[in-house]
Amino acid sequence: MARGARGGRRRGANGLGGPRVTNFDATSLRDRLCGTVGTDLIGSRITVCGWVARRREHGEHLAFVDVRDRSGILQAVVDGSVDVRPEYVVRITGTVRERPEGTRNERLATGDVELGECEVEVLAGAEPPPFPLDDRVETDEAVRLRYRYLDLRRESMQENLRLRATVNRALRAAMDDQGFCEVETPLLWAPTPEGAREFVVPSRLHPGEYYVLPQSPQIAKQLLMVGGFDRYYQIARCLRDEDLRADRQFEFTQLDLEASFVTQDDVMHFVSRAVLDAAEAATGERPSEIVTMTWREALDLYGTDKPDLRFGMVLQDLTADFAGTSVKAFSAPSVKAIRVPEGATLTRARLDALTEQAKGLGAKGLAWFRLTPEGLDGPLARFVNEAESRAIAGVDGAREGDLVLVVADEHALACRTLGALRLALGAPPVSAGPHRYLWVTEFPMFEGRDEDGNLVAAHHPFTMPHPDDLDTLETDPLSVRSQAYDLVLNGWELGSGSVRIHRADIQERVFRALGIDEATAEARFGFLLGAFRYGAPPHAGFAFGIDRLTAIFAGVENIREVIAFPKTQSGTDQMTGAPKAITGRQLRELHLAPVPKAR
RNA sequence: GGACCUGUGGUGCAGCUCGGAGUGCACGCCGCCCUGUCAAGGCGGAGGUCGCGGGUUCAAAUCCCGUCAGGUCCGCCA
Repeated sequence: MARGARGGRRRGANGLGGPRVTNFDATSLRDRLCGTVGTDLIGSRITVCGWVARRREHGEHLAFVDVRDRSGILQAVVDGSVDVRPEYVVRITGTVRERPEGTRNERLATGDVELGECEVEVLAGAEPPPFPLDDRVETDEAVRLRYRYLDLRRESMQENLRLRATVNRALRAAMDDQGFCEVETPLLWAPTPEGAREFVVPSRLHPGEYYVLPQSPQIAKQLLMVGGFDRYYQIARCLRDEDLRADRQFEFTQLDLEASFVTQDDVMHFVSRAVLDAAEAATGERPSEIVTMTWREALDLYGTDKPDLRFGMVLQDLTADFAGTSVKAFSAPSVKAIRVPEGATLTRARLDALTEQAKGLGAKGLAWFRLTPEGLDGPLARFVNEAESRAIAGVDGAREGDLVLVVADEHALACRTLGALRLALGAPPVSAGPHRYLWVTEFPMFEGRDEDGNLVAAHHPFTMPHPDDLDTLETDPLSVRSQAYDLVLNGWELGSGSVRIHRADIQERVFRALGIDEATAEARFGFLLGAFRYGAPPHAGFAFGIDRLTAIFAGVENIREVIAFPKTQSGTDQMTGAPKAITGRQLRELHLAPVPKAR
């Protein structure tokens, strides 16, 4: 702020007394950003700073130097030779002038002008970069990460990280607007013996004892509600020591929020506002209101709890059509099918691979039918009767040349299998198509039982059951819905939230259902339950991943593209070499002794 | 823990199926030439333990085994 104001008032940095330049990018060393120099400045003597993007020399009398800074590229014309190489850091003072007729460059934002009569000052030399810094060739990611500081100079990385900043700014503004208070919660927290693997921090002052880095500020934000903060948010770093993926890093950033005296609808409203504001800021277009679907509907229609709504291939239910089937492969509690448009051309090898994929997911098999002019074609085609045949041929308005895939199995398994095949066959790239937001509500309270027969919480043990299902918590727990909800964008789970339990009686019943006795509950969540005894307001919250949201806005398949210094899939940092051994002295101070690696 | 893909001068690729001299292409780099280029152009040049180790073979970038690194996915992510 001070810098901009100062820059706005001073004379040109070159001291030559050119016309006063007013902009917020001026500093003591420069007057303008390269990419902002236009015809309005013709005649001005100005100074720019940046990196040499390219040099084109024409003998000893003329050289062109393209200077690049974060805003773009400006061509400087040097009369005479100049000893600069690509990526040298330079400060060039020159006179803005119109380019001669026929030498304008339409591909350059500053292509109508150039800097003439240049004085070139080399601020720093540079070795040739180990890989090209333009976006024309895709360099191996390991190399890019080893020299991330160079990779960040590339236009696409500049855009991605600035996009991310835009998203953050919009989210903060939306939360502030909605009366939320930003509170920072600790990075050093207490171990909790459940859930995602935590990163552990040994205590120097307390031998044999440890902090952990939070996998989310979940408990802390609920305590803030007890603390009367009413509406809290934080752009929070979360850490999980779980295996990495294209959409998962050890550390990731969430917009984390919690509010008191609210319902699920209130929270969904807060989050929608923030996400849609961010979308508008990032894409320039405000998406329409976010649609809602129950978990049950999502499973039935898309075979997943995070449907990608950009394309069809919706699951059809053929259970009734096969109720009395004589085909053994189709006598199952549920028969589901999808249509693959133009799928009849898929090779046998591809179909076999899909069958393998289906079996890998636990399905007993996969039946496929080509729709040919002669009727159904496929291994099971001659076993189905006429009515069944009509049902298959009628899936989703199937036409000649299409393929219909059928899975008969337990309901959830049949749905999930076809859901996975639907994605394998139809999912567009991240960069394609519209942004289709979706709320998925009414998640089940429990996702099954563990080996001891205890129920497993689908979300976390403080999630409030659906009020209509409270009566069956003990008698039919697996059918109990919860007040948990997810936000989905183009098949990516952006985040999830829930109404929390604030009443001791309901919490006790849920703990009992989960097989958590009083002593265990006290040991694990004692301080939270203790806090709740002093007057816990009804509260609910949400958290969603900013890395994922930004990646989709940027149209990249991988969140590493929107993170300044990410880890590789094996969790290493190619630049710093982390993780690394520490010295014996450090180990001793932390009361640690390495254990020989088991082989 | 598992499956699959990739690894060839600084970078991007081809060569690998069917073994025969480190062969090729593009970019970059170095030198020289060039007064309007902009992915400048012309001429010349340097640069390689074909990720690493072992095996098969008269002979391995190429086939086999192991291993390391990177990626995608499954498990995992209450």
